[in-house]
Amino acid sequence: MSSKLQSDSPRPARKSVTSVDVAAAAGVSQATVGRVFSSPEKVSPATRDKVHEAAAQLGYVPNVIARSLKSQRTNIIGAVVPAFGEYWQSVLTEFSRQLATKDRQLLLFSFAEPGDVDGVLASVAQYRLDGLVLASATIGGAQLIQMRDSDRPVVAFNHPAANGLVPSVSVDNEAGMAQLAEHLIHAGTRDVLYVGGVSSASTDQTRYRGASRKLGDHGISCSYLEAGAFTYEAGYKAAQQIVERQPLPDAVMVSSDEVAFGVNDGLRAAGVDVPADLLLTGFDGLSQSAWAGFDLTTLVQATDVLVARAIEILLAPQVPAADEPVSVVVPGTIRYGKTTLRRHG
Amino acid sequence: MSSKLQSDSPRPARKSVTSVDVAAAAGVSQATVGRVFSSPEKVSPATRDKVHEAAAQLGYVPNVIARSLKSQRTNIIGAVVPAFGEYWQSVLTEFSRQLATKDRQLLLFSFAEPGDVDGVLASVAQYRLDGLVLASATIGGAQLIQMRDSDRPVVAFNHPAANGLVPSVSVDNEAGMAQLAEHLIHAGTRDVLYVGGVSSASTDQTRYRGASRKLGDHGISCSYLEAGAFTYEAGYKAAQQIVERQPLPDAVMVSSDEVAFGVNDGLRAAGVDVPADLLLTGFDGLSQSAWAGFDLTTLVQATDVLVARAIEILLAPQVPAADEPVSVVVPGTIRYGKTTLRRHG
DNA sequence: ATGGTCAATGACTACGTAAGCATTCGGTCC
DNA sequence: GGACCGAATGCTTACGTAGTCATTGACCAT
Repeated sequence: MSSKLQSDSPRPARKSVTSVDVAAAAGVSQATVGRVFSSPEKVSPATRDKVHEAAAQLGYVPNVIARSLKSQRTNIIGAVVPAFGEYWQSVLTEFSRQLATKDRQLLLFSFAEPGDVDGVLASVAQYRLDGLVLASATIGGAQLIQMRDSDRPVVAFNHPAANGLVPSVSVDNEAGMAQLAEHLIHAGTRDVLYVGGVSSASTDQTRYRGASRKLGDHGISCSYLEAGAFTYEAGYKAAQQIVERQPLPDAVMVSSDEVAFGVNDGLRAAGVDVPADLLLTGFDGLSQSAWAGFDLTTLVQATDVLVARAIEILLAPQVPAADEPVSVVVPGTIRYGKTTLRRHG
Repeated sequence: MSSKLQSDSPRPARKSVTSVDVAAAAGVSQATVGRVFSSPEKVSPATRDKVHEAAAQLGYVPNVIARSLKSQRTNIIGAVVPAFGEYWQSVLTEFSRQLATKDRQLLLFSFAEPGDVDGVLASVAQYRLDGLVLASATIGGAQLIQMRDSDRPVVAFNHPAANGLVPSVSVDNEAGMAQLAEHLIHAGTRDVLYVGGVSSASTDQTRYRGASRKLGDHGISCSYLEAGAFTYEAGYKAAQQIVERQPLPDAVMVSSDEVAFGVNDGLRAAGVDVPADLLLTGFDGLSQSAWAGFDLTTLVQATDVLVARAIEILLAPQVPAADEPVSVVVPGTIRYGKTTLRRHG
């Protein structure tokens, strides 16, 4: 109805404006345009303004891809993270937040099955990332070594088995669980059941060791029950196995908050009252553990600190291959909730 | 002690192996090496093997950066997402999972404050992404238009205000909340209070409209209370305002599950029993809503479907600027929990 | 005046790949 | 047997930027 020619009206010649175009428009060289955007102090104010004006006019945006190719840095950090789990989601969010303040972006590589890790790592290698976070207790030693040898900064996040192989950052899993055990001991516990997520995960093993050692020092036994996954549902089912045990343990220590939520609800559904019938502890300090419905006693990881340390390692001016990789261990702190509140004595 | 020369021992000449190196080693041209990795069917099997062998020998990995520069495609999808919120975390996870199956990666741009969005979008523009997901109800119209004009596929995720401006995918917020309202009406509710998160968010407005219209059709009023944020804590505090109201409403409809969790616990803490004293509904269908502790009646978004549709739009062969941008609306389904289980009635 | 110094800028090239075009060669068809 | 064809491969260039080096010119001290 309205127009018969639609050649030059709405399409602003989308041909990706380059620094060369801006240079031409501003009457300077491409090199100068480049300098304006990467090291402005080397350009005279007058020229700088000219270039900025021309750039704005043309809608120029520096091309990060080309920059990366030339400079060999991408400003992108990769993260290999399990696709599921409240804990990993919170860690991821924290990484993203902190990296954003440092003008870095986060490229996400998630995997659903431990078996997928190999494929993911292969795909990771193609990106020339400035650094890589390996956040999963199920990444194997061989894979870790392969990554370490990739000459790119790598950090293992909360993966105890990585200590000594790769720079790593983790909460003090063993001491943390020992702290919780001590708390239970003071509460008069004589009989503890430990509910693990996946027994092959190195975090699971380390945490169990922390509990069983401390308890053992006080002559308290601590048997192990595997939930099968680090999920609410697995915890819920584990609770059903727990109630079948006679007598009930005094206390149940769970290897992660998410599983503990399930155990909590499962016990309640089976008519077991927490904390009257037995005490319950978690681990991680998820924000949900503080919710009134749970109010779980748990070991709070200082996720912000852990993440900050991990980022430090990644962005550090690359130590010249110290013989022993850095291994940062951050202590956790107990949050006391009502699930270990012994009312009578 | 041991060595006086450390020139050529542990350092395997990390100089980033290129397709040229592989070509030399395999006795073919660089072009052939490139073909082996991008369109193998154009290379004879014999040559292919030779190249693969040489590549393995040298540890060659194609450089995605360079590939992107040349081909103008990055295989990376960007996602602009709020840094906080259970719902967004779950959406993010789903995107990452589905993109991984299509050999795409997810580059995360999170922002803590709505005011940060501008900065984030500027940074987004530098990356030549294959597509962009705008997942936040707080992104303004001007910003949306700016993104649409960037000639890159864009999709607004669950952002009702984006309809007509940008291709968008969302759950049927209005109808969904209306469904829940209808459920409450059948349960005999006569007096409803609606608890919103942030009244300026377009999802919040649309959902409230769904509730108030449907209720209004039945002559039921529905006042609005703003929690102030889409968080558990905000919901918990809102609950305290609710209990001050006399008389208590029959039912409380909350604009999101996470807020509803807070309302639920806040009410309980104040001695109000759900569902005996009042009914409670949420929205989103977070996995936690099904947890036994909450068992919340809510509208479950088919996140997997929503995400799949969004990805379809992004990866589609780019429609030639249809006059009206696509706008996919996916219906939700109610999950009936105990929070609307009227016992005496 | 003259040499020297320094700030500002320009010319040029490399980063590693993919795509277009050119070339080779074994085989086929009439 | 010669023209033709298609598969396989090589040559060349472009993608957009940043760093190296060279050039210019202004300014100052001798």
